[in-house]
Amino acid sequence: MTSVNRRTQNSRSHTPSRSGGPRSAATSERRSQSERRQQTRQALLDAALDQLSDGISFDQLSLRRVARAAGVVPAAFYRHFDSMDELALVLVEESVRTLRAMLREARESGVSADRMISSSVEILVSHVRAHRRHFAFIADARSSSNVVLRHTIRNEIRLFASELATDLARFPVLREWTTADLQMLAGLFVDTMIAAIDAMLESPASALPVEGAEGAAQNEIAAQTEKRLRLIALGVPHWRSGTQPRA
Amino acid sequence: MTSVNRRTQNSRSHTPSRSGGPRSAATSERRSQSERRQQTRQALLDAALDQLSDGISFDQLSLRRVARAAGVVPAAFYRHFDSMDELALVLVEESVRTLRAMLREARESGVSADRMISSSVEILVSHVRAHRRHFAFIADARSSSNVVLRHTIRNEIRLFASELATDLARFPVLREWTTADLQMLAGLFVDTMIAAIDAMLESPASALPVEGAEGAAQNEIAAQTEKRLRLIALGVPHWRSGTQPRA
DNA sequence: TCATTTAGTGTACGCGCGTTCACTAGTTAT
DNA sequence: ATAACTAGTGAACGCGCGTACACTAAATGA
Repeated sequence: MTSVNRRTQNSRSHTPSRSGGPRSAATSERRSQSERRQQTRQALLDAALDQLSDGISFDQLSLRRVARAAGVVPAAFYRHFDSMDELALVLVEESVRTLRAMLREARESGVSADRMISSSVEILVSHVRAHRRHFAFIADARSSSNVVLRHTIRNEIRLFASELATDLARFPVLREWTTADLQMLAGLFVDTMIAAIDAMLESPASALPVEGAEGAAQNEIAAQTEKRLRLIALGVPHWRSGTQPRA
Repeated sequence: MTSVNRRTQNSRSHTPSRSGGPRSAATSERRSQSERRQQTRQALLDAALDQLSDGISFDQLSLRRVARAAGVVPAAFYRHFDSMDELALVLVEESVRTLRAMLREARESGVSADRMISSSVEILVSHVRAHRRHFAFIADARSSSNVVLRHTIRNEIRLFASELATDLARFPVLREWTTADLQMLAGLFVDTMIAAIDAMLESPASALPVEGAEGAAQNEIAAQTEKRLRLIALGVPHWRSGTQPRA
């Protein structure tokens, strides 16, 4: 738990170095400059993500807080990012990668029809547990007051829904659906899953994937979500697209 | 557009009084003390709501900003509220009242079955248009970093869903549904509508209910939402509750 | 070996914030 | 008429913030 910067050995023993200080990357002894640079950069990103999944919203997250948590002086931040906004964009990339990995896994777990829903929910839950910080960031960024960040993340979610729509198009029942209706269905699925993520993130986190009380709450959410998706799926075979809703 | 406080006539002509100043309550000439008190209080609440529906989140909304917009000095705020948090709770009450009024209207527009969905969406859209500030506040408060505010509003939404569930119980198709399943259905409806509200609020507002371009965007959202709800409703007759999803 | 580059330091600045306090002028009550 | 009350004022405070800048010491490269 020492600081990212070690200063010879322990010279000038004040401010943020020793004793229960901020968590950061490993304390190596002799590293190349670029290694140490990357190390600090990662410590900043990690510090931001940690705070984010600790209930601090991105809006509250100041440059100074991040620097402090990374064990670094505020000015040092600028060696790595122009601003918090730029750091946010890096976090977007990271988090979106996690999101895509989840979609890929769901796609490749190639089970069919009804079993697909429960397996998708399982994958969702396990990913949220394994990458809580990324999902917390995404959920938070969606309603951030930072315009660029908010729109970027919403666009990514829209893209995600689009990809899901083309996946759905492969199902026999959905073969003859219009593109617009497929987008509608995918959007409904995605929004339902986002609601599930929000609900899961509300329980005050758990550092380790325990089986305790909060795990039970998450299982409840998973069950509820599965029901919702299953109900939606039940309507699918009876859908008729036309502008006239009733035949 | 003068200030809420008039000071005799125009004595000491500096700070925030004249000339394009902040919008606030009417500028009466001679009012009783309690009238003037209420006037300022309302000006503070209005100022907060205006900022909120102008894209400023509650987290960004400072006591000083509200006071400034209400045409009042920061310290005067304390004559009416202990803190921004207390003001927020008043706004919750106001906004929840709007929400309940919407539910009541939907309930009393007593149409049946399929027509009900489109009429509900119409009511939703018209209410969001008519009370944009309240819905903007609710949407924002849902993800506020203020713990009390966030939980209060989420609880109100849960209550709203519960009321909807008991309303739904009256429909013949839903007569034999378990309470849990009704809650699930109501939750799905409510979350879908919340998604719709979020989407509607994203277009940068319109002071007057115009028929222009942004109205078109809102109609698109309404259409999409109606489709979603209709699809869900299609699944309802085929729902089977049991733990075993497949018969 | 020695000059250069560079990651991180420490100090300082101006700003908006919440909060406090003594005050003033217009009601209200006696 | 006068005393008590009260809504709003204006100045002051300490704090955390983003940013700037001169600095240092270690790594790099000629």
